[in-house]
Amino acid sequence: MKIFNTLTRRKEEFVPLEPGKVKMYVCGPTVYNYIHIGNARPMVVFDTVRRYFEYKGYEVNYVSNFTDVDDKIIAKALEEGVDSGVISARYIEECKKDMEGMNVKPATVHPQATLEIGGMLEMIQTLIDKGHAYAAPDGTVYFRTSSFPDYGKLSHKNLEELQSGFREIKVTGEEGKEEPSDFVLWKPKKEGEPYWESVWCQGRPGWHIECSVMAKKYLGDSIDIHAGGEDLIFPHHENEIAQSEAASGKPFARYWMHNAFLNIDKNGHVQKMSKSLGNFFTVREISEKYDLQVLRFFMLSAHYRSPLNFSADLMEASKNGLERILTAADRLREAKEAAARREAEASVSGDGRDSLEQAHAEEIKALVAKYEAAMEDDFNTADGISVIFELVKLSNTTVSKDSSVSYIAFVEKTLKTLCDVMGIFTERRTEVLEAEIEDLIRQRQEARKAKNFAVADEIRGKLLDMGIVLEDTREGVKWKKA
RNA sequence: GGCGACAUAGCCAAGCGGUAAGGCAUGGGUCUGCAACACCCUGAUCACCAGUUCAAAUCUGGUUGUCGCCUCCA
Repeated sequence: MKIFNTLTRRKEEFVPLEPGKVKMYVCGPTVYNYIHIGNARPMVVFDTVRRYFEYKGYEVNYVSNFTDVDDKIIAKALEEGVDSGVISARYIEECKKDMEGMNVKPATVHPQATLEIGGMLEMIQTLIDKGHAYAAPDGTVYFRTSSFPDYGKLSHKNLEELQSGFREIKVTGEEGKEEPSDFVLWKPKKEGEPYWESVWCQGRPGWHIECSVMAKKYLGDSIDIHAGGEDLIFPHHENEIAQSEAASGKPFARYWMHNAFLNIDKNGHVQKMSKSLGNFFTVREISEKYDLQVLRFFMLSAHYRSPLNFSADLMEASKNGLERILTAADRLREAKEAAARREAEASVSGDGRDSLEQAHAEEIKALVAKYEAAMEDDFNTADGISVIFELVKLSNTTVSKDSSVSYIAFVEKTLKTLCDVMGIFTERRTEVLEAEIEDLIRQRQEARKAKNFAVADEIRGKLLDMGIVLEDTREGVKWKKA
């Protein structure tokens, strides 16, 4: 399996620290609002990475944090006149709902920064003891970047460049720094802010130290994969490396994975999604119009390291494409039931020995191999999805009412497995029809039987207005939501 | 200014030296009472220029354009 490693800027063969196990850490959101679809991309992408590892039989210890203390959370809390814990708890819950909708598996552990302060104080003290950090007179603790020769190895920057760049930036309130590139590990509270006691001052942790500590606590000093959005490469991940490696003396993460951004395509102009431009969508908003499976499917339609543009047209296209896969899965289920009945009546054991089915089964195995090859090549989900479509085509053309149960079951299981790695449900989320709708469908069937098509079509139109699409098949009327 | 990425059919998107996957959309058929589903058919020489090579979308150099990071940010 090959993974593109930001550290080396090349694809490398994945070798786990412990055979059969993967320890991965994914930087999670700061919970001051509903997550937007940009936040959702790493969740979906790395959840898929995790699913593929699990498919391959690895035991994955997947840790993803919630940053629950930060300026924006505090600002929001002040605005609403509540404790900042109320804000973070609320949006953690909402975030979990969105994740569930996108079929993102819960992490093995979802640590929260405010519950890990003790570990942070310890690591900061260790860094001070080793000469990698220092406390300024006002109680702020900074990391001494000059003490860590490897600083810049992830973002491929060197300290001189960074420092000359920083000199031009007006830094206020940070006079205690030895060097402009030094960063905060612990900072004093301001009036009205949440704080924790420490030997340096009453205050709170810097952002970077949180992830270093949570990764260490739940995964150990050295981990296999550390992932997040590409904007985190510098300074966040660079700083994590500095802190963790300076404190432990061991390599921190073996592979660094970063997903590209999700942009907004607005009237033909591609823009980075940002709050200031007012062009972001929350996952919650999208869920009002689409099943979040569609959003997930859309995100996996491009490689995770390529920028992806979001637009209404693209969502429609994704919806239609996903529908094709789900329809194929529906047909397989029905075909299998019909075949089972037929085989029971004729008491024949459809053992799939038919030579044509054998040949098709071989084709399917080849598709699975192709799918795996795509995923092994740095998780090429776009290619993986194209293989799923090839399987759908094969299914639609080779499965009929005369197929053997064993063949249909094989196709069905394969499709389900491949979709499962992508986090795509092949079964529609079942809903109970309202009695009124069922009644209309029944009336329409009677009208059709009586060849009263005008009435039948009228009822169909009425149902369409209600968001119900009908399909007449040999087995009867099927319906789905528009 | 420094570092980096990208440019493939109407749209999205694979491709990593051997002659362009897949999906959406469009048009034409088959099926169907009609429709939907499904199936068949329908489309690109890969931003531009110059090289390397028997052979390049794929390698090298240049041009143009778009974007990201360097500051909180997925």
